[in-house]
Amino acid sequence: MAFKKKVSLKDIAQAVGVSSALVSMVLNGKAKQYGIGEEATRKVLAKAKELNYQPNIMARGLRSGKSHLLGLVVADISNPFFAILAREIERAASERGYTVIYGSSDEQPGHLCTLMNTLANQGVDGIIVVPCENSEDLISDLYLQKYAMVLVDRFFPNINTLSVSLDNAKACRDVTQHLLNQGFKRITFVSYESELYHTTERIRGYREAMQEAGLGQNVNVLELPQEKYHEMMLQVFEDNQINKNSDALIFSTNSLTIQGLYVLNQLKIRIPEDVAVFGFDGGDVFHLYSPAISYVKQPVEEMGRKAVTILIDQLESDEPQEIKRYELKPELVITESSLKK
Amino acid sequence: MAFKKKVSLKDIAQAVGVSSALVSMVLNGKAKQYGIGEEATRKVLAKAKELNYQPNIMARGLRSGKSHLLGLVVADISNPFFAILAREIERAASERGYTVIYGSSDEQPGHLCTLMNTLANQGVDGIIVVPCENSEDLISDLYLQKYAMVLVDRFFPNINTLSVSLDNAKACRDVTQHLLNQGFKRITFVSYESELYHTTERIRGYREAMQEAGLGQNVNVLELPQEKYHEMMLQVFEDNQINKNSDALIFSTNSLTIQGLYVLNQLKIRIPEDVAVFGFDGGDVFHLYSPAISYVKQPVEEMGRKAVTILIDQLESDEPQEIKRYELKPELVITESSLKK
DNA sequence: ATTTTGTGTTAAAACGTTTTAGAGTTATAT
DNA sequence: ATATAACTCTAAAACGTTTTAACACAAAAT
Repeated sequence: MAFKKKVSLKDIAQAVGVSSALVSMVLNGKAKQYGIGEEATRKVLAKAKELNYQPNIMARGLRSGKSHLLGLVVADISNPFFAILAREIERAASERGYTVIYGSSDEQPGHLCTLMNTLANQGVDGIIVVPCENSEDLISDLYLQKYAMVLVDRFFPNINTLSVSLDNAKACRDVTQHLLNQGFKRITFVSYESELYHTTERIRGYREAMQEAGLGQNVNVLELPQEKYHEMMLQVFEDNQINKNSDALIFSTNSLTIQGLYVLNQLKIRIPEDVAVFGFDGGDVFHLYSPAISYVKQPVEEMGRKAVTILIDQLESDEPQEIKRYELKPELVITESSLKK
Repeated sequence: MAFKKKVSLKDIAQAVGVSSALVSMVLNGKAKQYGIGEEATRKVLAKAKELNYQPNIMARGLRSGKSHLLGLVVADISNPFFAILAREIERAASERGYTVIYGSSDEQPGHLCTLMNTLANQGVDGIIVVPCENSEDLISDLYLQKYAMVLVDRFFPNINTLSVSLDNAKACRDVTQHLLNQGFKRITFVSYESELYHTTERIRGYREAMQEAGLGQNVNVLELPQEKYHEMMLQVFEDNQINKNSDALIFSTNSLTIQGLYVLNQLKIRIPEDVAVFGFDGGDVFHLYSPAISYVKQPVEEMGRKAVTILIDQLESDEPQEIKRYELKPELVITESSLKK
């Protein structure tokens, strides 16, 4: 019990009275190229439409060695940022005649590896990956094995792959400058403990802006461990509540921002009176929270489309393409949470 | 430029000195069944592992007529409910050796149709669909064409398909009873203008509970048009603010709840003092809002897994399976927003 | 008159797998 | 001895597509 699927090239060929080779050529738009007669071309086209011919993807794939399938591995599809990214990638791919199959690594290199293998087994032509912590070697290996691959959202500076990401340093420099302009001086940067380049870049942007403002001695970066970050945050903020060593917080990811709000909420720390807040990636929570939370808005759609475009260009060109990194510009959405009262 | 992919059955066959037919049998675990010798079996297995053999999915698919691909069409992947559903479906499918390809219909039957065709072209073995408004005929057609199909989250009572959904009437009956127990009497049910069964069921549950409580005259159902629901809600709530004709609101979907919160927020209507609120599907917004918003929690994971299980069982069984509808039980998460002060 | 050129078409092979029918041995039963 | 069964294995076909080499025929050039 499955899809009924019948009409083949042969059926059309028989109906029209030509060979299936001819039908194939016509249906692939190569009638001119192969010098097929007008008459035959017309009849084949008509019959194909009449019978609602749909090429058998398996046969075509087997013959051509191409599947027109793209793999996508995101960190976590239940995170709205990745969900929207996935949707955009799916759309862009579909416009180019490709289908996307995907999975979430849940930030675990083991899962990433399994997934990549699954995708490779499914015969994807290329792959779009949001790499996770400790996956540098894995990515590097796959890259050397000539996987057609684009890294998105994150990349490794030491592996020369195609990539599309945010200009993370600029984003955090802008945020920091905005807070400084508002008059906040003791700005704390809340981040994960991570060696991923986009994380360190975000920290760098913050740090540089602080130093440029002559507030190098106020630089305070919280690098929370991935597992226990909620408790850690609780502890640190509790401490802060007493000692007042921060007047503003920058959260470096969407999930950190949300977790941070839970904690601030729980501790009854007022925003922005007790501490100003700047988050990442937005979402309904940011708008509905009182006060509304300022955030860095990433050009998600553009990011997805760009990744698809450069991957497919790579796949379809004969000469190897130039390897390029694309860095997209962030936008700040500024609301009450980051304005001095 | 694509994946390198080499080792075939023939390679193993040559290396070991047997036919590729034998290799195929062994690697499919049919050595016993075909009476292959111990020696040969052992050697083939070893060589396959050594060469890291991966079957060519296209060839297998072509030969068998099965792709081990499942299609999934959700209403909107950027809605966390569907994102989590999708992830769970992907996981469950993967455990059974299937891969999922998906897309969002954006609640538009046109998109749904296009997507279903795309998926069919990709040769999916079966399909999991969250049907949208006005898609009953389309689904019915496809069903008659023997598409192997499971409806999830929603279904049409007149089409006898496999389906997995919430017991929607019970969910809303429970919610209404909870609010009644709290002492709320003028409960308004906020819903979309929709003919989808899950919507009417939700309304029915509310209505029945009201009637059982002898409050039939208080029944008030808002059926907002899909496009302009934000403005409509604003208008209605503004009116309510003046005339005080509701002391509690039940929002029948996640997005309605969130939009409702935007509106209540904007109008400075206090929850639960001015009006109690009960929502659907949860999410961070619900927990972080002040006050935290009560909601109906759906067993999303179970829903996804069940859909996959019954679809694959259907696909892999020779006799046609019994067509069954599964209705899962809701759980209420009760917080301040629905408690009488 | 024969070769060349051009035009429109097809037969056949190939992609990698699975399965069917049966081949070649050896062992057992008549 | 001979037929029969039992045990291992293989050749070949099939799935539907794309592409290459070549064929048949006509028109043009030698």
